[in-house]
Amino acid sequence: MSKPFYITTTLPYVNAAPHIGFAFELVSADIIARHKRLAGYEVFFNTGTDEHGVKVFRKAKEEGKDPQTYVDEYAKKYRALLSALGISPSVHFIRTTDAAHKKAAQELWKRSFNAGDIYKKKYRIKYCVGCELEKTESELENGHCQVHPHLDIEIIEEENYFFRLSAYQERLLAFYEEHNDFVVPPFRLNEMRSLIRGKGLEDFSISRLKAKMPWGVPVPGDSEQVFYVWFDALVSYISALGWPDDEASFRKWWIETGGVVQFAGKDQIRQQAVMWQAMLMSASLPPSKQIVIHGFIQSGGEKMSKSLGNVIDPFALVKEYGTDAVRFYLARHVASFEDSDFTLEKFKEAYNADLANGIGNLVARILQMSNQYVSNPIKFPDTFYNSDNLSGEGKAVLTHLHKFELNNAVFVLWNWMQHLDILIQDGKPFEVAKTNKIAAEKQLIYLLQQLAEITVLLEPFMPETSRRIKTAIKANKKPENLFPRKE
RNA sequence: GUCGGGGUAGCUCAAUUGGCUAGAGCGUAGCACUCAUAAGGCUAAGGUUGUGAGUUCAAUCCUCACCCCCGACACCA
Repeated sequence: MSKPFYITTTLPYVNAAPHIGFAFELVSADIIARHKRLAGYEVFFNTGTDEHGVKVFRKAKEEGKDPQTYVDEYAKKYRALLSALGISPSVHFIRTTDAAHKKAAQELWKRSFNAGDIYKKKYRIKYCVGCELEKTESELENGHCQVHPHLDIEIIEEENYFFRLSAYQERLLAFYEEHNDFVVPPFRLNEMRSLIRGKGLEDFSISRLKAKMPWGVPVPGDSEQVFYVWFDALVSYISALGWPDDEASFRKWWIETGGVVQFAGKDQIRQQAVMWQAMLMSASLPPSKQIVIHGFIQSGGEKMSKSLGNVIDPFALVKEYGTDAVRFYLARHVASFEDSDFTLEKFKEAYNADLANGIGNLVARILQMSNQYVSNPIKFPDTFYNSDNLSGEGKAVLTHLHKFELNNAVFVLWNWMQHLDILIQDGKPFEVAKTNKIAAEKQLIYLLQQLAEITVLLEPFMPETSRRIKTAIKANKKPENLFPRKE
């Protein structure tokens, strides 16, 4: 029986259309999901949408819609992104407005409450009358709202529920100590360590007054309050498995797997590696397995913003270049862990160099010749993935994938292809064929075998391209232009 | 400010414990070729490795000072 593996993205918040940063996270997770599947695991791959909270509530109001209608529309947009990016069709899509999820969130609340980790407390919030918004300390400048510096910040008292995060400092530190690779890359975990050791953890509020903001999961046993969106959204990683009702599913995907592998942006570390783990501890549930933190995508050295006009739309990119080209670029040219710059010029340059001139041309030249000089199609190594027969390059690809270094994994594949180009140049099968067909055929069979191995390993990154090359090799026929050159 | 990570070819990045002429891809220029998407190959140009000092037979790597960039410092969903 194959081993289970559970991987999830963060659920994007639906206050804006999908952007390239989330496309990167989705594609990265999908590559790992496909890789694991090919390596023989049974994979549960989860994504979805986070739909509660004040920002959604307000945005819906702005657009003159009721919140449910608004989030339904956005959920549809995010689902559309999945097919645009060629995400595994078997992906599970959870919405935090699903009835089962809300029930799960309430169940976790109850467990945490029973454990004595949830209590009610009056606290002061800073409120800007101009914005009609609650402000955090970091949003203020010299004690004033940056948008309305002439207005005084009002202090309002509100009674909310708090989660006893402070009680988990030592347990979290001990857990990090035992699991040094809990967060990838490791420096992100060190940030959390120094946060806990330095300033320490404070309890945080996990509910909001329903009268002010009704768009949330009702707090069990208190009709006045709803969940603060964080406390609800994080539970999605287990509600997606059917927790708490489906015990068999939870046991298989959360216990047997050793927990979930979570992909998340660098603004998510605290929530995912600290709060969420403490919540699990509080409910007496095992922790996540690993958190993989990626950087942000910038455009032209600046943060993407509508006003700068440098926003990269993943849908437009797919329309112009195709799904696999976008997947390739995200995997190869966006740094796996650091911030990266993304411009249309860079994308086009990489498309022409790596896809049109690279893999596209290589496949065309090999299959053109093999079609002429190789009498029978080679036996395609369908079960090659993860086998002992893999070449050194193949093993290197898998090693990089194991470390979530997607860009290095793809780099190895492209080096390998360049090596085949050199073999063709040196061996000149096209010339040898004029005088010695058998020798030429032998050379070409070797090239086809190498290409086949590359094709197998390419599948997690570019599934459609891999499939097309595989078909071409099996038919021993040159495929249609894989990546037409863009001028 | 405190803590952490960086500053290497036009661009993006490599350089096992300090050790041969600091590497690769892209981009640029030239050469020969033609199976291929005017693609591919070969060659070349391009670096006082942020600055100054120190340790050492030897420093991109270690030490100190300085300059610059980035991240964390909590409810940003």
